[in-house]
Amino acid sequence: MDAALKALAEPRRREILRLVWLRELPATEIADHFTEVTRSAISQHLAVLKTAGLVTERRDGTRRWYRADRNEMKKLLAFLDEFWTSGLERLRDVAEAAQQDKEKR
Amino acid sequence: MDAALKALAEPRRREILRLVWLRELPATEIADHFTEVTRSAISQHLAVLKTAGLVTERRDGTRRWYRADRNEMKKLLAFLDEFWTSGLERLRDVAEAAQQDKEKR
DNA sequence: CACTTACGTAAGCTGATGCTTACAATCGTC
DNA sequence: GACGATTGTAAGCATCAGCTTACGTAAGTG
Repeated sequence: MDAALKALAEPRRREILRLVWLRELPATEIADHFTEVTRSAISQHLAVLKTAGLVTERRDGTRRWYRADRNEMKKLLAFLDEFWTSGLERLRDVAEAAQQDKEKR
Repeated sequence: MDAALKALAEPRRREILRLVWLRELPATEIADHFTEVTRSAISQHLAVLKTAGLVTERRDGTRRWYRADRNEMKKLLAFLDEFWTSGLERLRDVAEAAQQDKEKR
C-alpha cells in the first residue's frame, strides 16, 4: 500500500497505468508510447508497478502482457478515504492532546 | 495535485497530516510527536505539505499554527477516482490502438 | 535592552531514484 | 542449431530527497 502510493507519485508510472488500465499490453508496445525515454527505463517502471501490486504480468511465449490490477488502486482509494471517514476514531488522540495541554498549563 | 501525491508518498508527512487533520497545532507541538527526527526535519516536511496545499499556516505571535486543508485531499481523491470513472473516455485510445494494430498486421 | 521561545533556512552529507548503455536470457523460426 | 525478437538486469551516473547541525529572525518577557 505504501509502495503503491510511492509508485503513483511518479508521473511516468501513472501514464503507464493509464495505458494498461482497460487493456492488456506487451512491454514493447507500452515502451513505444514513450519517445523521450528508453525501453529499459519503462521496463524498470513496470517492475516497480508490479511489485507495488498495481499491475499484473502474464507471459505468453517471448512476450509479457501487462494489465492494471484495479484492486490495488481500490485499496489505495480506501486508504486515503480513511483520512476522512475515520476522523471520529482519532478523536481519542484529540482528547489526549487536550489532556496534555491541561497538564502543561 | 502532482505535488500533493508526492507529498503523501512520504510516511512521515502522512503522519503529520493525521495530526493536524482534526485540530490546529503549532509547529513545535507537531515536532514533539516525532522523537526519531529533528524539529528541523519536521519543519521541512511542513513546508512541503504547505506548498502542496495539504496544510495551511496561521501565524499568531511567535507561533505558527498548522491545520490540514481537507479540500486538497478531496481533489486528490477525485483525481484518483478518475482512473476508475473516466475509463469510458479512454475507450477512444483503445480504439486508436486497435486501429494501429490493424495497420501493423 | 538582554534573554528566551518558536520557528524557518542555508550548507552539507547520504541514500534513494530515474536514466542510459551494455549485456544476458528466453522463445519462436528458418 | 543459428538468428531475430522480446524482454529483464547489471553497472554506472546524475539528480533528488530526507536528514542533521548551525545559524538567522521575529516576537514575547523580565
